[in-house]
Amino acid sequence: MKATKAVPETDVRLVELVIALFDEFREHANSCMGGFDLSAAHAAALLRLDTPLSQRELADCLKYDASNITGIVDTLEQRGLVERQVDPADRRIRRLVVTGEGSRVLAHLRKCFEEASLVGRLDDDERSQLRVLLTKAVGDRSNTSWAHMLRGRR
Amino acid sequence: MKATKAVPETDVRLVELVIALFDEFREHANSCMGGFDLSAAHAAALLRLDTPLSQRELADCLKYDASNITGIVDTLEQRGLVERQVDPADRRIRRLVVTGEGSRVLAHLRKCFEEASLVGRLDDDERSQLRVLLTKAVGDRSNTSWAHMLRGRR
DNA sequence: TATTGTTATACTCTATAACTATA
DNA sequence: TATAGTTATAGAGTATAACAATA
Repeated sequence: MKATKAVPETDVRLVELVIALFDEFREHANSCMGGFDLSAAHAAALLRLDTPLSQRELADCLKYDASNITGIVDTLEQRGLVERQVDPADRRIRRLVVTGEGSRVLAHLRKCFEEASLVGRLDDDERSQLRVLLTKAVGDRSNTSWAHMLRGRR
Repeated sequence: MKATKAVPETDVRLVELVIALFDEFREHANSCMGGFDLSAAHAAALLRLDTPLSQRELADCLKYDASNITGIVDTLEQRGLVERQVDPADRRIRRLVVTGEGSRVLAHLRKCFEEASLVGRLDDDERSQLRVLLTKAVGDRSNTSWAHMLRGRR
């Protein structure tokens, strides 16, 4: 029975381990995106466009100012990965839809991401334990995605 | 005994959990640095100067081009947190030493970092298990530090 | 009037290249 | 000649503000 538990001080080593794992994955992700000649912003946008969004919605969920979306979508459109479709019900809105080519790139990109050897050093049991512990540690922070990781944010 | 283990595919959920934890800590770190009016680069430099370094050495271990160090150190020096001392043995070299005020800020900054509630949701046993699992998952990636986290890198 | 998207602009972060002062 | 540091500059990435089209 430990006595000093009033303020649960952070285990510094745990933080460092999480940073190390994250960093390993970030390097892997950078290498994936580089392979498709996509910047982090472009990859993040593409990953979010699995379901079509207006530019405004995309800006909101990537936490970009709306003014940045124009250029990002310009590039994706020039490369034939995404199409702007004017919403017939409200002609201010451009609905962004991934093209056939965009879908192919997206699938490859996702696959590359998933090949991270991030936890390849653990066996099935250990990974299962780890998932339980991390889920508890993370608490109610559920709004996470890979696109989320691709930005320095703030 | 599972059969499909040839290529240990990444557990996507595990990656997302690591991202979520990292992101929580990054937000906390940003808030700490903001409290001291330090940018990520300034905070990272200060954290590295626990032991004195030349500007070149600081650039190397922060993985900055040397040209960036000048401005960063300028600011830290103007704020009285760091001093440039000409190395008497080689007058090209500026040895960077943290001032008394710099030490105080550094201590507060570290303390703020350590107050992350990152794993406050786990009890001692769970944290111990988590540390074992993460250590194994991380493998030989040992060169991690908080300064490391403060950069988008690449 | 309010909202979507665009443009122009500015600021931060980081790298490259040319320079200086030492060695 | 080579190295430590500085300066000037350029390129990303992102934000703010003003604007046009539409609601």
